[in-house]
Amino acid sequence: MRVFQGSAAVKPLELWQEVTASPPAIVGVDTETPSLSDRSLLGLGLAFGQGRNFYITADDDDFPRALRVLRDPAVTKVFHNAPFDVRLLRKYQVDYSNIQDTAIMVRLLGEANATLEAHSWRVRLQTTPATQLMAEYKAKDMTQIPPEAVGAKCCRDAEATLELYHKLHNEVDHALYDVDIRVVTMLETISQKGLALDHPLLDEVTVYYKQMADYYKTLTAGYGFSVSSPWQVGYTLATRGNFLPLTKSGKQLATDDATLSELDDPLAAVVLLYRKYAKMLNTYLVPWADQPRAYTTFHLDAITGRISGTSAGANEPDRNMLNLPKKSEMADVEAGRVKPVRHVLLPDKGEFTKGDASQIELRLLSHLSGDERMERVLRNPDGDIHSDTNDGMEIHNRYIAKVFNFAMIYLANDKTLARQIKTRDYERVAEYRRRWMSTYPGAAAWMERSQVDGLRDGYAHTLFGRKMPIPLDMGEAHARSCSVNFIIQGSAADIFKRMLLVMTPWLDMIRLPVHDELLLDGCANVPIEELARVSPVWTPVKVEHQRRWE
DNA sequence: AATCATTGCCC
DNA sequence: GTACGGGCAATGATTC
Repeated sequence: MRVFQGSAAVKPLELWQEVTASPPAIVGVDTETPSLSDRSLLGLGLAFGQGRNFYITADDDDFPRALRVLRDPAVTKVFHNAPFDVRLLRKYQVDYSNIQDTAIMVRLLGEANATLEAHSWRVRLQTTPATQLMAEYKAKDMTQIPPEAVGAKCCRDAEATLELYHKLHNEVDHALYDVDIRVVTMLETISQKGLALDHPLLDEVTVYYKQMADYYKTLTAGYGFSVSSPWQVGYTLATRGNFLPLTKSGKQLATDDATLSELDDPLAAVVLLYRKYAKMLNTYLVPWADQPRAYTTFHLDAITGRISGTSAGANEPDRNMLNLPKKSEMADVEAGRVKPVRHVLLPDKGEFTKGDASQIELRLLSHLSGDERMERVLRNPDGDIHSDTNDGMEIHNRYIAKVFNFAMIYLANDKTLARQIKTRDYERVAEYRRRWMSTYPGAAAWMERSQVDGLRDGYAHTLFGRKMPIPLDMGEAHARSCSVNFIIQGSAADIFKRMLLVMTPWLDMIRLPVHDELLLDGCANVPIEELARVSPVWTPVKVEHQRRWE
């Protein structure tokens, strides 16, 4: 079926024949899917100008003809949130080298809400969110809405996207926008590659985790509660005489790791062990069991400009691999009874090359603040920042110094610091904080200025000028943290994405970008000099070759 | 069936 | 008495 939502002056059939015969230079694109979880393609909306648009369902005989427009690298395809559409169009093998993304443009203007509906006013068009359409038709998903209505919405969205592109094209900072759009294209290529799975090892690890999870679950069976329910865990443990504090919201009893570890009750320990195994089992091991490779879909919509990883809907196997467990603190791994989960990822070429922008966030804090002591230590290739902090604070505990260094980037409060350094002596925490600030007075002053600026302006800016809205509606303390952290995290993301672009010649080898770390398949000769030049801050990249991802 | 709440993994 | 930043996802409980 084809739907047309144009002006009286444009004849749908003529438009269709015109654009499929000779594709235009630029097209606004929108896709429709049954739901966010079922991301199969219902139909495609294309817009070529005001009132010039059509929608075609994926089951139409002429659909392949419409696809030609998307497959043509000479046609600029404008999406609103390209990573989403490009991912679901993957199986139709569309071109994604020549794309634009109006959602990225809008975010670069400093907008927290980058939905199309929130910005279509800019081009004097009214778009309706899918949720609203579904409510109007009392539909539980898009398949229950008449295709004519879906098509009309899709046409409007595609047209709004195209018009938004024309409107914002000259408003955005292209130094920032061009990086993001090129990164989006790279990320789709990286996502398509995925990583090989070592199935014999995966099976081995899975069997072990299953055994352990089952074992700990049976240990709880006699107590009449479900281990995987925090509510029931809290109730059961409290009934057995344990004191449990309330959760943050105050609606339940807290049963998190920190809380349960404090208890003497053996049942609490069993609950924690069960959770450890069950989580990995359900999130990665079981879903990977019948997959040849492991994939991650990437997004570029984080407020600070960082890359994030996600699944790709219920009908695709993709998992977020950016949070794959790293610490092999589990006793079984330590004792050699089982391999860490990361080890089931196999390099195609026998080894991985890993590049790590070491201590990029502290380097940024030092550079942005101009703190002399911190800069001096970090510029020294043999310098050890945490030891220096330890010396400056005179605490004789490098671990505590390290905790403080990272806590400062996040603007942690005394309570959090106290918990992390395992003390209840708040006066000591406050004293340490004073010592940190007098060790690095430049950094302390910059952090204070950043908070004042953030609270006053409602925005923070990265080193490269990316504008990030500060959430002012979640309390002053949160806004203050964001005012400091966004600058550091966002600047690190700016640098990392530019490094990723430098790595374009190695694109075929890139497997996973993980915030400040890049995993490559095979032995790569990483251009560390060129990578370093990307950043105005000295940001050395440490390169390692590994048989498995460590 | 959707949304909230909790928990836990990453940088 | 005390909000630590950014992400994503699985689970169960609650609400519609």
